[in-house]
Amino acid sequence: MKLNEYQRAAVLDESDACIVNAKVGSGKTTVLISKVQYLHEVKHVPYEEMIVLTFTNKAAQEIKERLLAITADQTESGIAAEQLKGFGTFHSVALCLLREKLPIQELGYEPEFAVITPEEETELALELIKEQKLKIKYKNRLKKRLEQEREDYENGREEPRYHDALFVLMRMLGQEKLKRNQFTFRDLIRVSNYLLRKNLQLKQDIDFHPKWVIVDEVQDCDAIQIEFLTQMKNYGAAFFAVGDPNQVIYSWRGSSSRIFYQLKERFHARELSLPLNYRSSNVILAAAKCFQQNADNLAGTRENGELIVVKNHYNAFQEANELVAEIQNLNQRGVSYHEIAVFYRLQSQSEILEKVFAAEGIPFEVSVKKTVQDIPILNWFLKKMKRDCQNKGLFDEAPWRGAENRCSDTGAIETPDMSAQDIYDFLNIDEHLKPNAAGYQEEKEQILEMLDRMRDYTNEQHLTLIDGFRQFLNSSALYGIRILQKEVDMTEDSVKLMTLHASKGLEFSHVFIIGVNYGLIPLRTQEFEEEDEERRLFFVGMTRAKDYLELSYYTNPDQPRVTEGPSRYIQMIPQNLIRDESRSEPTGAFTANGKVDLQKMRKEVEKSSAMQTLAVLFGQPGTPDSDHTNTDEKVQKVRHEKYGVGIIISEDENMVEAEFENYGVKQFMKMFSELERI
DNA sequence: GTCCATAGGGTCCGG
DNA sequence: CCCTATGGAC
Repeated sequence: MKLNEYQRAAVLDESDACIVNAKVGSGKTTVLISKVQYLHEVKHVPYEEMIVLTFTNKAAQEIKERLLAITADQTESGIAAEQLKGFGTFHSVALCLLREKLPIQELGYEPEFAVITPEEETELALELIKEQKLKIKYKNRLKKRLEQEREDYENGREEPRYHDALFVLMRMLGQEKLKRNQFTFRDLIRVSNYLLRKNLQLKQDIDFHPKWVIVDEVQDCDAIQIEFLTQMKNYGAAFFAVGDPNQVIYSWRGSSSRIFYQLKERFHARELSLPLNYRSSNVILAAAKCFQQNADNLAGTRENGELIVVKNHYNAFQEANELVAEIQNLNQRGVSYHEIAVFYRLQSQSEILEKVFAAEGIPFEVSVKKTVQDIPILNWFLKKMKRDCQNKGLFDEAPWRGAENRCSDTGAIETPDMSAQDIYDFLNIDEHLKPNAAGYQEEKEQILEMLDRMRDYTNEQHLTLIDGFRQFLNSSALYGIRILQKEVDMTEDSVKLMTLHASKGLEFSHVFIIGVNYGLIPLRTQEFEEEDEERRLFFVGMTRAKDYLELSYYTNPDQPRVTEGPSRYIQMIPQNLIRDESRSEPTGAFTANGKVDLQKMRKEVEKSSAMQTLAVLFGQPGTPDSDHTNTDEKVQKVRHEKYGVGIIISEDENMVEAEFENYGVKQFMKMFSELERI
């Protein structure tokens, strides 16, 4: 694997704590995996002593797969799944700790606890309210209110926000979960933190000695996840994290845009940077930079590329039709459908696109996360199984029972040869499904598929059927049960439709961002401070594009609260990076209220100072200075804000290379470097 | 049952 | 901002 100098520095870094500011598209996953590999092969750190944390199962899976693929080439025997137990989401690693390392019995939990979904917790709360006759208002919004109450409690808020029995409910819910031996997602980490801290204080030895803790997307950590990392450090682990403060788009979920820097302070971490973007054309990068919070040293590695196209459409329907035409055109010119994506701000915006694309025969996939809980029959089935499996003797009368034998020496279970259908029949599922009902066949198949997976899991874990099923059900909430999860399949040749949020982490050669109207992008929100996040969100969306980016807005939006005409985000992009194809009279209807004066807008942007300065400095096309490059014989000097005065070593139409006294040779992109010629 | 004041939500959605 | 569900007052 070839690494650039910055990536190499991060991999080879020896600090006790290191946080890598990985700019968008700079190969952060590559660095993370190389780090793991380097630690293992050069520093001889066993995989078992590494904790590698991600936010999604998908990311964890990708890291493990890439690691397995790399090591499979080498002569040494491959990595066993057993060795990668510390590789996973925060929640799955915490689960593992609680099951195997931490003394949860001290708190009153049993080792065979279950993980419950937020929905299950809400149900439990409702039961409690009924039982205890608690006076709770707004029960249909219980989930959010409980979250609030907890947050307030953890932050030590004095004045209660709510005046009903919510606080009492919160306490009782905690006790009830303990009694029932159940953990929510949050509990997994919270309880882990508590026990880790307590054990260290009491100097009780538990078999947990991590050498390294390595974190992906570290900017998305919330308070308890930071605490979890702190505990890892307290147990002697060195800290290595990659993340990008400019890609914080989930702060409503508890992270903050300052987390990256807070963490750096807290761990006295060395900050390294990966400035080189390998994904997007220079034009796209330069435009995206306008939306960065700290527009520092992000640099491109590619050609300038096509200008960003700005278009307007009458409304969402007309827009969908024009997108169809454009996509068909692209496809005929050889662009595969899977290289094309359409991003929007709200889920609801996909509906029209879906209808029109389907009618016009454009293959597409919408990114909607579906888990078993969204499929009513499976939701029912899992609940039933959770109830049934509480009875340990459930399968005692099963016809295959005699075949289940434990091998005396290995402890492994001899798996009896029964099919999902056998289990289905034994559990008498048909009795509940009503074989005459319309959807019977489909429902039966879904259940059989689920049973198949449960049986496979049982076999893999070498457990008896009842134990395997119980374990599967106990942690099924954590893994979303992937095969049934309808995620976007990147290999399928179809256009991808998704929200800007869902686009994070992906890339496409052609990206269309639609509905760039004020009220939508940025979304109109109550607090102004949230607008920073909207800018980062737009930044994330733009930087998914490799070659072609198109922004469009409605002149006559049909959504409420959306205002006509382009969002000021479009005006924030320097005009010389844009090919404006807006029409003063979008087809489809009269434009009586399309009052946008594009001429005026353009003039105003041209007058804006920032771009003028840059253009003069480095000869943008169309400015008087444009022919100056490479013609002067004498030594050229530049001044840089951070590096001071340097000498130009080489330069071409895009890049300047200069040497600075204390910093060595640095490369800059003319389009957006802050260099000043002197 | 009906009226009215008002708290809270809307958007994004990992595990 | 603007809308709705809620629950207390009649």
